[in-house]
Amino acid sequence: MPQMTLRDIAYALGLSVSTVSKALRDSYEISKDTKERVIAYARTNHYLPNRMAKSLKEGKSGSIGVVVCSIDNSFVSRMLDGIDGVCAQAGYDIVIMQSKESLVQEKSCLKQLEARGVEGILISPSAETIGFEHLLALRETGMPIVLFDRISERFESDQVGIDNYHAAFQATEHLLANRYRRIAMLNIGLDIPFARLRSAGYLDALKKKHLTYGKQLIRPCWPDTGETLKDRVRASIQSLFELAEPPDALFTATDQLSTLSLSVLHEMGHRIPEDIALIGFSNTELADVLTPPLSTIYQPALEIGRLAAEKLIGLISGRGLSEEYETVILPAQLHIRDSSRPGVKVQVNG
Amino acid sequence: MPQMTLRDIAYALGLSVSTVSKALRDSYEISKDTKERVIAYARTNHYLPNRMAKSLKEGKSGSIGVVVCSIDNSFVSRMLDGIDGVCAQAGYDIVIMQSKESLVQEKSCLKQLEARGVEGILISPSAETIGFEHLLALRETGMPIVLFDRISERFESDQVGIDNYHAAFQATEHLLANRYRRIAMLNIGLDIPFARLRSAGYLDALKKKHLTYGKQLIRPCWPDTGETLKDRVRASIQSLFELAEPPDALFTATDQLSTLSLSVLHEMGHRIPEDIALIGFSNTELADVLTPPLSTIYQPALEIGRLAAEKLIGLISGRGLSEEYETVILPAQLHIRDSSRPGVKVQVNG
DNA sequence: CTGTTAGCGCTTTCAG
DNA sequence: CTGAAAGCGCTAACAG
Repeated sequence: MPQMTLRDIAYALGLSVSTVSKALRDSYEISKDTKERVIAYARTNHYLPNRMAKSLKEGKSGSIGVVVCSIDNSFVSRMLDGIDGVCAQAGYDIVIMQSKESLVQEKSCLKQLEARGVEGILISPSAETIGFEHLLALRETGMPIVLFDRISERFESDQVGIDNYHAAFQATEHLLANRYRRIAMLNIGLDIPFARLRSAGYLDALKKKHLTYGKQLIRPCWPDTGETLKDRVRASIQSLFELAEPPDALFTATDQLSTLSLSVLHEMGHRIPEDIALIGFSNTELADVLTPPLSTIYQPALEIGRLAAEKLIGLISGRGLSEEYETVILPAQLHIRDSSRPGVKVQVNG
Repeated sequence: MPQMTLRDIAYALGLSVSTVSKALRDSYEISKDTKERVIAYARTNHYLPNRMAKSLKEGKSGSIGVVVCSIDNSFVSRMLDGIDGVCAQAGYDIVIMQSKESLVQEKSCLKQLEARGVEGILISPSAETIGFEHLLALRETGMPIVLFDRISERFESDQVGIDNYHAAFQATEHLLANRYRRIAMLNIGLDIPFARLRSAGYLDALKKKHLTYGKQLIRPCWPDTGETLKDRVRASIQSLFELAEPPDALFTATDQLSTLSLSVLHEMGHRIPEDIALIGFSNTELADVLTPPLSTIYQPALEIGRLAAEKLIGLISGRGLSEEYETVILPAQLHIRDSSRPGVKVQVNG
């Protein structure tokens, strides 16, 4: 039997379809006796309700759409784990789609998810996503949306993420405290809301120390077509070392940039932190066993995923209809390790 | 407008629902003129066909179920990326579920996916999955299934994975060639088909060199309740070092065991490879920048995902009805780095 | 307590 | 070429 239906049960038991339906849903209007018969039959014959039919009927699919830049990313997959945990618990399953950092792709994902009838959407916008009109439009249709990870002040919405500005500020201050003075930054596209905040935190920390090179040492790393991100990172670092005054420290703004920079610096034969110190956003559990142990800004990925999913499920179930959008800011943690330990160049006074 | 339907279009254009439906599907029985009107209207009003309805009607959901042990695993997420690429291309979306290495959980995932109406299933079985009756039963109902990554000779099915026996044999031989003689192995549960093969490869390599300690140096790492995998790894390594003749090399049978072992050995203050050499299955791109650079057996994760997805889509579309199940074995690559470089203990002849 | 009926949005005969 | 009608499997309002 390919797929048993209510009709099959009804026929076998000499009942009507609706009676069977109600019995299975434990309706008060069905006799205990009938319920038992129906349930017993359903069990022994491994009846499985057809969710497509149920979905169509009820107008809800029992699934949630998740859009991320890429699934093949340790930070992202950790957040997905958090999301999945909460959703599975609540009986939703998740449909994951990848934007691959493309806005066009992101829109296409959203369209598909909408068509598929997901009841809500969790999204970490692509790097190309500057405006949020498409999300606004989607929300207009009644689709609950929660932004996670890559949050933005420019989009009024429920959001869960970290304080990017503050985290970057702290990391830069840490480098400064360890006597580094020419701190370069590798960032992804500068227009991206969260990347912007990370730059701003970095710049403000420099300003506070009266360092005046401003944006000169920031390198946006956005691969051209036919180029890998690693190529871009290599070129950026190369260009920094070719400066008249090369940097003595490097601050990397994303998980991928951090580990790629480490690889590239190794390739190029630079010693860390002697030649250049390094600190970056990163969630790898391997930070401790890297060469050298990598100082990182750790983001609570699992927690971000969990909270975002909980918020969304709240919205779907109609709670949190408070009209008020809520932005949850989780703290990021500075994990200081060897790659940013105090430089040996002693500051000569006078 | 929450969701526009064919009826809305029909009403707006003074046509019937079926005409609109046919027009949109470019049926030959509809005039060019009508088609154009309908299509134009649909476009400008952003009509999206309701996939739940379509699914119900056609009995197919346009989605594929994927069951993995955990999504938060760099090796797994890479395979998922491969799967997603192929599926997205073919117009399927994927519903990912996690077994968390539990058979009960795995069965539950399968049930849910079946109920959801996925058209096929890609599964990397849990560590507890010794028998395959549940998969057999599911396939009996007509569900196409492809096993990937954790393949098994005990289950006649389409499968995509690597030659576990040979990879383990090679890795062990490599250690032997570098003069290591007491090689320990960390594995996960010993009953798991692929883990078994890895043990077998290891044992046969030892046997070939007439090393007689056999299984004594194998440690299955399976966390007890309330214990993390890392705790288990720590305890296992501890026990190895407490032996009268402790090992001079360690071979780890999975991605996680490899990186955890590295961490634990660091924690315990052992030098690698001076105190103990290390080689393991691992797909981390960070292998080169670890301390020391880690020798690994690299599995073509993306490719495994891709091929498995292609195979499944082939099955779904009715191709490959050859009755013959096909097992695709991809080569794993030995990436030799410092963690297994030749030991200093010179073998004295005579 | 149980059954009949209508309909979710779409596709697909089968008549016009 | 177009439309009416049936039905996918399920739920729910409404009769009996």
